[in-house]
Amino acid sequence: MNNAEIARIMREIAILLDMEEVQFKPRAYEKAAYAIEALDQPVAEMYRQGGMKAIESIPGVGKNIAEKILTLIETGRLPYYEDLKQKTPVDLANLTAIEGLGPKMIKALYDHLGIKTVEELEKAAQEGKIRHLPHFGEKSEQKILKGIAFLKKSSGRFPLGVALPLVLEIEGRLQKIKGVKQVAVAGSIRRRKETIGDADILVVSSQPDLVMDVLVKMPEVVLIHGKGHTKSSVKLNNGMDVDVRVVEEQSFGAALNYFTGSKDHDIALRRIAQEKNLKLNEYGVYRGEKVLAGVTEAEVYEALGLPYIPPELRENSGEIEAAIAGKLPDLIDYDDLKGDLQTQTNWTDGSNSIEEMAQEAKRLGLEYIAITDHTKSLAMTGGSDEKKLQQQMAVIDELNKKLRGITILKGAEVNINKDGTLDIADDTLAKLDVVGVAVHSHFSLSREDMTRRVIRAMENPHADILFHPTGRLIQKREPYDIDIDEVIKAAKRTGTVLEIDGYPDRLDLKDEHVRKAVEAGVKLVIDTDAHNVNHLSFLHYGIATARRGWAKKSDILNTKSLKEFIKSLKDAR
DNA sequence: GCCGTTTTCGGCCCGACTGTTTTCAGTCG
Repeated sequence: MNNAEIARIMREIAILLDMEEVQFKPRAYEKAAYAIEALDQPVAEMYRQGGMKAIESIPGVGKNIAEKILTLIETGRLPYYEDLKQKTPVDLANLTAIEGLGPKMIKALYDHLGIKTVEELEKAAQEGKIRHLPHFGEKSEQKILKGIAFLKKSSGRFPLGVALPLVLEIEGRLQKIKGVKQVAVAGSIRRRKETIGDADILVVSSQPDLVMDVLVKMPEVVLIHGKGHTKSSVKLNNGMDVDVRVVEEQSFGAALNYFTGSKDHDIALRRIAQEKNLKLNEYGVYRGEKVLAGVTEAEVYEALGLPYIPPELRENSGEIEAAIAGKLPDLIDYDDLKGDLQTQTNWTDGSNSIEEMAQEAKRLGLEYIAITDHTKSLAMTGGSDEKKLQQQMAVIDELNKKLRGITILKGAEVNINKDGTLDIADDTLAKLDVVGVAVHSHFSLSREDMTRRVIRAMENPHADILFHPTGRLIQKREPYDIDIDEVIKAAKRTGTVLEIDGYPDRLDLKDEHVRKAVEAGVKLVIDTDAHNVNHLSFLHYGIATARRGWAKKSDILNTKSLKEFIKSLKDAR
């Protein structure tokens, strides 16, 4: 059993204990779940190497939880969990995904109405049965229906942050199979779309049947849609479909192009081929019977008289016209970043120390990292006040004297108050290297009020960067209502930098907004919003989003050296 | 159930918001 599954069960136990009004234990299980997720190696492996001691060394895991984890590793089951589950046998994963529904309400819905699933909940809400329960009313009924509608809209798609690591893992397994020469991930994952419908993987192999055998026997496979010599399709235990196609080497480039899409991009390419009296399909580019290209994507584009178009641009949203005109942007590369400007540490809600974050950033090849812990009005995180920020600055000064090859910048993720003022005094902000400002409360202001509020914050002379400008959480929370065009204008006017938050749940600004900002000449940074050392690799998702938004290296300030970066911030002196 | 430069027992992040209430319970971050 892997870490993600163990963490999921720990979380469910927390919810089930919450339902029983058990005190404190739920928080303990939650904490353990979080810690297990943050591990960089499987718990089973830790146990193999260091026994029970190793499991108990995980922060938040003591003797009791360690024993439960061991039971899960060894048997794949946990009687304690199953007993709890029996008391309230409901579809927790999906019910808790509904915004505003927590353990107590789910329990009440089950106790009074026997509701176990989202479908039963929707039916009861539509029939007006829920409003009569104690502590429920018409508004909560409406809120539940709205939450279900949102859930339905997003179901069947997977965030890139879930799909990409999983598919890369599968890609790695396929590469190791005997006879396999090439493997490539195609489809919307290759285009780095923020959500993914299903995964497409292409393989060149001298033994196609062996590839298919390995695929359908993977432990994650719960359903085999079909298995053939060149194409197989399976469903994984997380609900995601994976299609694998074995293609001929001479067609690999054409197939990669065809299956990478987007469909609209492919159609536009075939139209260009037609105009040139050529034929383009998944096997190659043809003039009559003669094959002109097919081995690589580059030669396919070349045969059509086009420069190579990066996958992230292939949405038929102007990239083909730009390619014809020789005006494709020279996109930022995946190794162009020199710094990360939004990271949290164990001074607030992060789990690693400043030094650990800095060391990991250095290991990843960065030259600088800003520490931007939350500020005081975000009470749940133990947000910093002016005094705590001063203390942190002193600690960072000391670390900078000690560390080589990485510079730590003093920063903060400063809360924007309801009226657009900031919750940290200006004289303290002036001492920080990097001030990020962000909305964390009052999400439901009107469009007008929210826009005015954020712009007012951007007008603060110390506010360098607007963090996650729209506040959305992919498939979890809609962005707050804000006029992004006005925000972009204000960014231009005030010299405030807009962030591309690369945390996979956020990707905020999103690709379309990045493109607007780039067109307006507004400068951007790409950050991870890391809350532990593992999150620092999320820069990849931010860069992908930047590329999808047509951003060049010159549009992104943290491609600059430290000195140049600091000079480009608006309060640089 | 976890944890200890206040404690091996007795604490456990806490304020805002919402919708239900008439003083509070549940959820969220």
